[in-house]
Amino acid sequence: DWSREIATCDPAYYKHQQKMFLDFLDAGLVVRKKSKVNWDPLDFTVLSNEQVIDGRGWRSGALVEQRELTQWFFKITDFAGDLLRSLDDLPRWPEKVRLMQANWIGRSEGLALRFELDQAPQVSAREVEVYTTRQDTLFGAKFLAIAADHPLAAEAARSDPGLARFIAQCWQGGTSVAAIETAEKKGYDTGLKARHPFDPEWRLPVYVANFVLMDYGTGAIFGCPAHDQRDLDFANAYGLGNTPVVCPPGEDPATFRIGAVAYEGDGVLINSRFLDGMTTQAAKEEVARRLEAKSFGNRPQARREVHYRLRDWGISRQRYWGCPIPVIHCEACGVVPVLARDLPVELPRGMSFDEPGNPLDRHPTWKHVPCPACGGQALRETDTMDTFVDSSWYFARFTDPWNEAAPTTAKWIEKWLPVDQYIGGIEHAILHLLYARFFTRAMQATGHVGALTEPFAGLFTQGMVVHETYRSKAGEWLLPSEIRLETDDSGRHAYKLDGGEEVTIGAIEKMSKSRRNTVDPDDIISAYGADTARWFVLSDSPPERDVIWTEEGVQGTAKFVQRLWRLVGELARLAAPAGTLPPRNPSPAAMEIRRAVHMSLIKVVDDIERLRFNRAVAQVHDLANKLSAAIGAVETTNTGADIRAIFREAADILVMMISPMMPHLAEECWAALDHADLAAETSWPVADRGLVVEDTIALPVQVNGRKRADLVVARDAGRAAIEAAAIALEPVRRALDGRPVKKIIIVPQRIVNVVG
RNA sequence: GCGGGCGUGGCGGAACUGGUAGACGCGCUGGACUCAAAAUCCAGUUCUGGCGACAGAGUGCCGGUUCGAUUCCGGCCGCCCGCACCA
Repeated sequence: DWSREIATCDPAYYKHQQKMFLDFLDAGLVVRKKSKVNWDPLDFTVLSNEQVIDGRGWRSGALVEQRELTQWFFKITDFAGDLLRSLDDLPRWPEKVRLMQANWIGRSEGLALRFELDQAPQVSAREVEVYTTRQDTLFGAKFLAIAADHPLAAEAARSDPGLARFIAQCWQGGTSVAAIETAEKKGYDTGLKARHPFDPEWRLPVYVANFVLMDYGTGAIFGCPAHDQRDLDFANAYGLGNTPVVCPPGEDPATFRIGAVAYEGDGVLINSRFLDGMTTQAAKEEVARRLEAKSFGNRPQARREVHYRLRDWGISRQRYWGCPIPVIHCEACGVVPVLARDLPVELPRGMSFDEPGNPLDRHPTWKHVPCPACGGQALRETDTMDTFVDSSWYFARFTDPWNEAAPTTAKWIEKWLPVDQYIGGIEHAILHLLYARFFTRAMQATGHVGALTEPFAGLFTQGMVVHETYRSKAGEWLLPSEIRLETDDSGRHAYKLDGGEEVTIGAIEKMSKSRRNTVDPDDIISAYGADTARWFVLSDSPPERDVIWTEEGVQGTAKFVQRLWRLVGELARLAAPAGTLPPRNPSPAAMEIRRAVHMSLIKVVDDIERLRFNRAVAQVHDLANKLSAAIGAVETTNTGADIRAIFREAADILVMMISPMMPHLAEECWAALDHADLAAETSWPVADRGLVVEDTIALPVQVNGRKRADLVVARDAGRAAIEAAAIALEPVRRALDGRPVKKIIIVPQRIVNVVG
């Protein structure tokens, strides 16, 4: 894995990465801010979301604490709009990945709207700002809700112990699986009242609610129960009622009611004073226009805003393995960048990892350094960078890895990038691929990559090798090497090698240590060789799909490898010497072989170029079958010299075709064919397209869309001739069963359909 | 819940832009070779009926468009993936 490789082995790489970080810092693309993290109080470490959610001992939540930590962030949100728009410029990326990124960036257009608060002794705030995309439903509003960690909630909680308890509850439950799954809407009435922007007499209660997120929008919403399911659940729980203000098409406004299900679609406005009769779109526009024009506290009461779901990229890690963040904290000067001549900041050696917490922070001397600005006592930053940073620009570094002076060289970036064809797993669809796209833009902004914005022009997401699982009666997982497979009338069965107990064959899953469904690559290579393993993986499934590793399948491939080797041996025996050119005027039999060879070559090239390796493999199988048959025919009829020349060409092309996928076998075969050089050094054979055009073609003939016969005609046969020949065919006459022919459809070179 | 994808023999999978459904492989069946087995080679292998020529059905289900649909359209059913209280 690239990030691991780079992270652990190359301080030279880190020197440039640190330079890049400082350039980003200069350009305002790095911020340091407080963020809430999941903290393990026993280990003094930050837990990733997966560790909290997917339950590797942390599911209970008891060991998880929420903490506020000052962390470093890359301002990926600065590029949110561009990262989204530019997805359209990536036609050679899978639609799926582009969609996933678009959803992840999550653009929404709405209104930031300020509600005036009635004066209340417990809070100083005079207003609450909410964010909404449904300003058209403003007359259906029943309440305001703010996040538990909204500043207003904190202020109100000071004089309200009940609220303080509720907020604490929200904090606790926030990350546990149960809270997310049950998703019960809970709230606490602060007692505060907000004024409706279009009616100063209309008061709305202000709740603190567990379903409002501080880090989206403004951390506050107005609730319209009739047209938002969450708001409706909440309103129903607290008896706040609902007023429908959007009437769906086909509904009668007089009788339209909302029960347990909110109507979230478009329609015509009702119960909404000056908006009545407008469409959803028009009403949104009208409300935005009016509130932009309306002044509240010397500012417009609302402004249109585009929001993104994408958050800034938190790169701080409290771990040893990673690129140190090259800054120094000085009490007098603040955050000071490490001087260029002091780069790279290297990790200290001789660490011990047996104590909890951040090893760099614990190190006795490493972090104590003089301030580069004032020379006073200062502290090194002890956070290291997320290893995704390493993988976000390695492709740029790879274009000139020997440049000591700078991370990149413009000339080489221009020559090599963007990457023509990037290949990786779908698991990188969002994080790695989005980070790399951001990084390229940030590198562009800091002058490291010229005009380059997109790192990868083509993307292909390949599948994984998966394997079925085996489990004994006692429930223990067994390695594939610990079992024996048998097939009988009742299907496939697995037995434990040790003792013979029958074991259950379970689901086919991604290979993992916990399921023990792994196959050791060394075992594969020693049993079958790398070429066999590679050929099997390529042959069995299209590359974007998972391939199921089976012993039977690999054995089948191993047989084919042997067969190919024997076939090449026989061809070598029958073939003319290396370098012999194909004959000018071969016999029809020889010509047929030659045509098959060139046809295969055309197909294999096409398949490889389109990454359809399983089809390329099938083509090679097909050609091997044809050549075997041809050898058989020659042995019996003992045909002459032109065949020998044809076999020479056929053998050479066959071996070249397998060489990308089985390079070792290909070289052995190449040598067996008396070549002095290497197949790898030989230029790829060029197919003669003229050869594959035949004088006669076989046209399938259908009657009423069902195939009844084949018609062999001259390639350039005329319409009338084909028609006459088609209806003269015995099977066609039989299928017509005496009915007259109404029409004959002829698709040239393709098919004939007789309608009767 | 929202978004996306996929359903083809016993299995993995082919079928280019609507034109021969099941290429190729695995497995299985039969045969040859062998004292025997393995390996190898040959033949067969969607289903149903028939000794057979052949006939009928068939790409998750129902319907539509078309001379012709695995492919396009509408509605169901099932599976998989991503996101998930995003206002």
